[in-house]
Amino acid sequence: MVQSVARAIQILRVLGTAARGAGVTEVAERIGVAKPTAHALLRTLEAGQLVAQDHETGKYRLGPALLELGNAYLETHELRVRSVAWADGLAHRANEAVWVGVLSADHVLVVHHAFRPEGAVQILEVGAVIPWHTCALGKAIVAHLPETDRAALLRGPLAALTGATRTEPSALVQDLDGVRTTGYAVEDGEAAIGDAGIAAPVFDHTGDVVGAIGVIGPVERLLAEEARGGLAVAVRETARHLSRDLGAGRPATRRWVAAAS
Amino acid sequence: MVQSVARAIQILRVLGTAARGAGVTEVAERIGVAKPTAHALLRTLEAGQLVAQDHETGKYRLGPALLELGNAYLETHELRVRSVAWADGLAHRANEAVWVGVLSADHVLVVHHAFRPEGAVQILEVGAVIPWHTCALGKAIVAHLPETDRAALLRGPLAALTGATRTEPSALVQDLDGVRTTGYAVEDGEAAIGDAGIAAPVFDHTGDVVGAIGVIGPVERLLAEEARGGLAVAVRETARHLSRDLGAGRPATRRWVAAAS
DNA sequence: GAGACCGTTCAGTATTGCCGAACGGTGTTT
DNA sequence: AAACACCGTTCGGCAATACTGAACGGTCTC
Repeated sequence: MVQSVARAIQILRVLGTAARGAGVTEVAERIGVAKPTAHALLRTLEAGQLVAQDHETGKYRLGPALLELGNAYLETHELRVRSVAWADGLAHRANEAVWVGVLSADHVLVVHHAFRPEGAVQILEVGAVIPWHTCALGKAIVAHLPETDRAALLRGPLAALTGATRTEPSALVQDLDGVRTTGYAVEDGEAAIGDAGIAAPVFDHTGDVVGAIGVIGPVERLLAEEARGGLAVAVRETARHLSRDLGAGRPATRRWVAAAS
Repeated sequence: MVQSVARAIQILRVLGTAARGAGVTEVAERIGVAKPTAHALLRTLEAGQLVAQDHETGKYRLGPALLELGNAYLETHELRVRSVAWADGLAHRANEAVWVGVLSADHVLVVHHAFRPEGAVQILEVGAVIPWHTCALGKAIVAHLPETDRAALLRGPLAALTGATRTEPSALVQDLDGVRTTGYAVEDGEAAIGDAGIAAPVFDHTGDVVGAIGVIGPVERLLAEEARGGLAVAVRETARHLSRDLGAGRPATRRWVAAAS
């Protein structure tokens, strides 16, 4: 592990959470290094356009190259590229907004967002992050993770975002069991009051779960008795088609293993 | 300058251009270091989720954290945040798609995209990059840069994307002079055949240009004799309003200057 | 089945990045 | 009005740290 690079990444994280930017002194304190060290790191990041210095206050903010790289990530992301067509189809079939997400550490990252066809003004949620245990996408993914990974996530901090957020590991274990038996995950106001979601996992040709796709919208529309069943079927079918598109079902190739010493 | 961090950034750039990912050996060759060096850097970046290793081929790709950071950049970007409302207004007034862009090195980065109201399927271009000399946004910005910066950009390589791309510095100087006299920049099929753009610069409260806003669409609609004048006025007015929103016109505060030894 | 290639590990060396102290400047307080 | 506190930046030296060459266990190709 390269120490200075790890510190540089910490700096990016700090600047990402500091809305109005941060100065050298503040950055140095937050990551626990001397001021000149933080300065040198910031200057290097600035040369690469990963951070930008406000030429008026002297403070540092995130830089434009991150947006470029984030876009490059999306364009080279197999799941995201393949999901675009399927997400649109699902959005029309369900008449709801559709999200495609992947797991990043302990939260879900939205990599594609198809708008609800009839919707009015909607804001694009690509790039948004949600704690895994508060959304249907996260539960769909985690339910199909290898057991050790799943256990680690269940052990981690489970913050409560609303009164309905399930923060008890035992409750979440039940949810995840349900996902594996029904083939889809449900969220009912656990991330934001009034919002619901229905999602199903997506697999690649090694059989591992790589993400999830699902619909999101108001509780009243998504979880109404007469709508819920149909939506679940539509979501599950789309996820299966998308998985096949990624090669799932083909004979699994042997997984690549690092050479051991 | 921290060497290892600079190399890590180079790695990100390499992975961003390698569509199918790249292996350790390839990365090491491209940035000119020994294989174990590249490996250590990649592992560190992987720990921070800036890169991800394909667990089947062993190759490395960009990671999800870049999308998160790119999103954080957008949300903390003053120009982008303020432009959202103005861009929508302009899109409706002009009935065309609207882009907001900033200059990043020698190309323009699209930080906001308001869809054309009547348009059908349109793909979101946020995060896209365009050589500055091939788009209206770029010309609008560069025309108002300090002379030394402008000269440096005119000296740089000016690639031809279409037969109409202006690659002669003298021709671009003329364009830039025109931008300063008319208050707006025009592009006519210089980035992609059939696409045109009209853009105007946006300033902050120090009087420096921070970006540009403009309309883009087919040549036939944008540059028709009867439409062009009205669009130019609408774009210029929107840019001025947006600039005032950012504080332009207020008494310029003294610019922040680094302490010299 | 032999060869080439790839990702990874290990240990040593000297390069390189880290830190304490100091500087010039700005904004604030007394 | 003047002194203070704070900030971003620079400098020089020490030693921690990151880089390199060689080697290892795999997989894929011929």
